[in-house]
Amino acid sequence: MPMEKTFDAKTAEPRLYQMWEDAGAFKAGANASRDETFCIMLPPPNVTGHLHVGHAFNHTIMDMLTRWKRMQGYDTLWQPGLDHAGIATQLMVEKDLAAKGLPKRTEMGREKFLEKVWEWKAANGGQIEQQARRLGDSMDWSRSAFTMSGAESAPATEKPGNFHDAVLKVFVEMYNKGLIYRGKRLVNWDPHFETAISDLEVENIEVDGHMWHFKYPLAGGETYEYVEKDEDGNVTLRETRDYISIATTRPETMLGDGAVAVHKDDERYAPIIGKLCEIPVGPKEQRRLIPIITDPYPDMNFGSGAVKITGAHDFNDYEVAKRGNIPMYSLMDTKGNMRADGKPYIEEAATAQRIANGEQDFDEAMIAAMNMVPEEYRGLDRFEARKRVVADITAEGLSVMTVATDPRLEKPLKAPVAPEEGGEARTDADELVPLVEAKKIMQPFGDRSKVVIEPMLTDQWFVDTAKIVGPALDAVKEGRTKIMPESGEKVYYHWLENIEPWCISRQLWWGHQIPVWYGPMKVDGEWKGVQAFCAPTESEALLVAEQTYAGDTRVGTQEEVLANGFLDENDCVVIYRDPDVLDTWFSSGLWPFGTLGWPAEDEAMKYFPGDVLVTGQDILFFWVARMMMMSEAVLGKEPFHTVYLHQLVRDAKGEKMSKTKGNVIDPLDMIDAYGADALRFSNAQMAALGGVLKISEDRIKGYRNFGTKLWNAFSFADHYEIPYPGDAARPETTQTLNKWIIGETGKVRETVDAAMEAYRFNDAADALYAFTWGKVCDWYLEFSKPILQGEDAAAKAETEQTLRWVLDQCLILLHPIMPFITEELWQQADSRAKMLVHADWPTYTAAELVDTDADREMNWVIDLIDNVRSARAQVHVPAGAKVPLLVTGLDAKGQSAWDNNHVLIQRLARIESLSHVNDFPKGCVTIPMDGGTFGIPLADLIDVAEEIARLEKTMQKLGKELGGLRGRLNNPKFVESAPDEVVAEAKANLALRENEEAQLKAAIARLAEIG
RNA sequence: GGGUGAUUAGCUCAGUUGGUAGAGCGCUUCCUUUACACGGAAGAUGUCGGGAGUUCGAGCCUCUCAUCACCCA
Repeated sequence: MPMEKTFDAKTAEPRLYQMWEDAGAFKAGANASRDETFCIMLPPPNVTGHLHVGHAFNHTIMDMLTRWKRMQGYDTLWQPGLDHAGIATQLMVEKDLAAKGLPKRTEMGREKFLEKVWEWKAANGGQIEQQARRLGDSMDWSRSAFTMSGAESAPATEKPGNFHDAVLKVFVEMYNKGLIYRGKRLVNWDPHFETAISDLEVENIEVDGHMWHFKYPLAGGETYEYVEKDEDGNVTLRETRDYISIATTRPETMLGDGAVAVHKDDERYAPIIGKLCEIPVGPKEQRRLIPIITDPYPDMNFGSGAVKITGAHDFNDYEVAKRGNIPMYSLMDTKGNMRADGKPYIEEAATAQRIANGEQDFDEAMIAAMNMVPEEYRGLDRFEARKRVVADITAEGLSVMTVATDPRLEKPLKAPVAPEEGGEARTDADELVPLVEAKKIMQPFGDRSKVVIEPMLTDQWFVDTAKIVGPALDAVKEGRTKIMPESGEKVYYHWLENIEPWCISRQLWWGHQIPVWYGPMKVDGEWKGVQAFCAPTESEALLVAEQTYAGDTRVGTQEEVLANGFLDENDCVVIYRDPDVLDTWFSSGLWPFGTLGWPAEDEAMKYFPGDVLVTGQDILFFWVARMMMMSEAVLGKEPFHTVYLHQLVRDAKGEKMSKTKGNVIDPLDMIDAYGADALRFSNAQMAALGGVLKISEDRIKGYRNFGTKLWNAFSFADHYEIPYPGDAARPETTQTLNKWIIGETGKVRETVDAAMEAYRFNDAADALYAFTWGKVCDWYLEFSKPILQGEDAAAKAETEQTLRWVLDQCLILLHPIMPFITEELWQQADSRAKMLVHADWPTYTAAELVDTDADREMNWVIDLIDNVRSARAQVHVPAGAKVPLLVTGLDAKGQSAWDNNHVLIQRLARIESLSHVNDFPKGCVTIPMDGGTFGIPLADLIDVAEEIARLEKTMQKLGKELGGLRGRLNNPKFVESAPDEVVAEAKANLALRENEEAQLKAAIARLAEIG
């Protein structure tokens, strides 16, 4: 049956994938013929995720590596799985509930909600795993892992797994080693999701903001001499002030101010350091007085040089407040609204004043309970509160005023032009307005919620990263793990060397609930305070608690304890579990071994440590660094020896893809249009180390065409009815042509392997493209035609066998990049021992296969054909016309090359015959070659002027080269200092070029005679 | 402000111890010649961002300027 005209990717790809999967071709250890393992951990996509171009790219890299190693007989595992993605999934399910008109999360409660999440997962989760199959990914699906597998809430219908055990075990171990602690810290708070998030989940974006300038009056109407000086110490301003000027971008946080700080060297404020000033907002009678302190933080040249200190709502202020033991008043609730709880403002303000006056001691818990928001602002949204605070202060006349022409204003008036200069005086320009500077400010946003992040003082769990960062740094520094491209290592060092504690608790429900139970603590015989019991299970925690309390103990809910205390009516101690869950990245950090059955002693642990991690460089800190730290902390070993980082995949213009821009390329659309192989080839080809990844549909289309070219090469073999036995050994060859192509195959195999080993996938792809198209199709198939059609049965048989062997090598070498079309072509042969996916990767070398003489001869033949074709085209010999060829001074080598290959040359260059002559006749096109000068006699056909022009153009090019070569060789310093082989090469090159030059000169002279 | 990287043909990009620039796409001309028009043949196009330095020799190394991108404050 003749082959179809092209490869039908649409129908063949699903069929082939099914065949592989049914055969278990991707299972861990499939096709293994040696003990060495090769393991890649798929960066687990979110369970809510869909395949995008970034996945398509790095899956291609991982699949190429895995297929390549599997064909080499390694015991391979490409481990797939899904990440439970705490925030993203919880959000998705909440949206789903809203869309279906079901009760809200908070209304249905934790248990019921988690049930819904699992239901959602079963129905909609993990679609990406089906999409990955369309790419041809050779993962062991039977092992697909899930970061929440084995959770208490998981329904029985879920695939069994123990990832949950692994996560809790690690938490408990780290807790016991003192690597995890709980504390009240200022953290990034997402008011939308009402949870803490880590530094990495915050995006700082520059936005247009404002800077307000307010007057904080000095206590008791006190005044001081305020003096400003220029650089030379000349006084530029001197006035008596009864206030200190404060600049802020966040007026609503003034309510929580604990102090005003100035730099100790700031002479302007020296007279008032240690005095009290008044926060100019809130009920007039209860205005709070706060101290003016010194701290190194204020920048004398920024704003007024004086900074209000709101420890509970700003990271810099937090540090200042800690240094100065300044109370940090929290002003907002979990939604980012102004607090509405606590005592009336009058009482709170009085207490705060006593603290500020040093008349009352305070502790963390006491401060946390105080609500410093006056009644009029309570319950307001934080941005609304800001507006109201600004309006109130301004109305009271406590804004710093400036002229309306002040350039710092958002819309300053133009300075008036004096009447004598032709303008008119304007009174409005003299008017004073509040000083509100227009200012670009960096504002933190939640990377998922996109709302403004609020620094909040809350109790959270932290990993003491400083204690576990060492081995992760050493692993890279000592080369046990290599990060590619190398620039990634610098970035890695920089981050790890400046690492901050990692906030790992999240106020969410979907995730690994923190395995800590709280109970009361007895101090001096009295119940006072809280103590924690950390254990992997409730029963173990209870056991410890019972021993501790030596009495009746049970587990209750947090609500119960908050309402009734730790002791119930029967004097039974009640403990409750921390309601928070762990940061998703805490569990992802365990991916390299949690997927392999750990902590159980599973056989699959032989795949740890894995080999290569392929991921986007944007995730270096989020994930890579944490896997390094966690693997070292838990197993004392780095999780992989190579990290391959790639950039974000962009569109053809290099822009980020976004739905709003409408430039999103869906990899599945590309697969639909051009087939997975074309997309994969394009991905491989753009995988230059450290390169910018720009995906282009034209390029993908070009590689679809390449697939068709390969298809047609087989169609060619089919057409010539070349037997396709399959799995035939490399034939013994006598024909130069066959020796040559086998040598070329040896070269390309080495190039491909070297490129793959160096993670230079673009080089591998390019080499295969050039070999298959440029060598096999363009030359070898064309050269084989006369033999295949000829009478020499032995030569024909040998060529048939070689051709089949070479085409098979193309399939094998291309398979990791283009698995579908190659497997399809492979399967055409009747008898194959194995599928191509399990075929043996070749090990032959160029040294073994290259026949130097054959190589030289065929290159000479190709050169001659190229030159004849070029000459013909330039002097407009009709493409179909057969012309005679003349030659002078053909040496023995040239003669033998001609004799061996004249049939090929004549056919491809359209030559009728070859005649030896002593001199070329008039009107002859000259073709200089190594070993003889060829000519095409065209007599009257030739346009002499045109031919002279052609030769002179060639001479010009040659002249440039000759100039360079001669210049170098005439320079004694070059000959002295350059390596010998470089000099020798230049010399040989020069001789060759000079010979060519002589031939051209002669030809031009001959033509000149006619002219 | 700190860090990292980029700037090479019309476009998108390669170019690994410094030896005198390449690919794909696009473009021009010719060709439906029995594998392939998703094709074949021929061809054009580059002061390798600007400047300086090291060197016999620089796209590559050093300095500097410019522009852009990303990451972190």
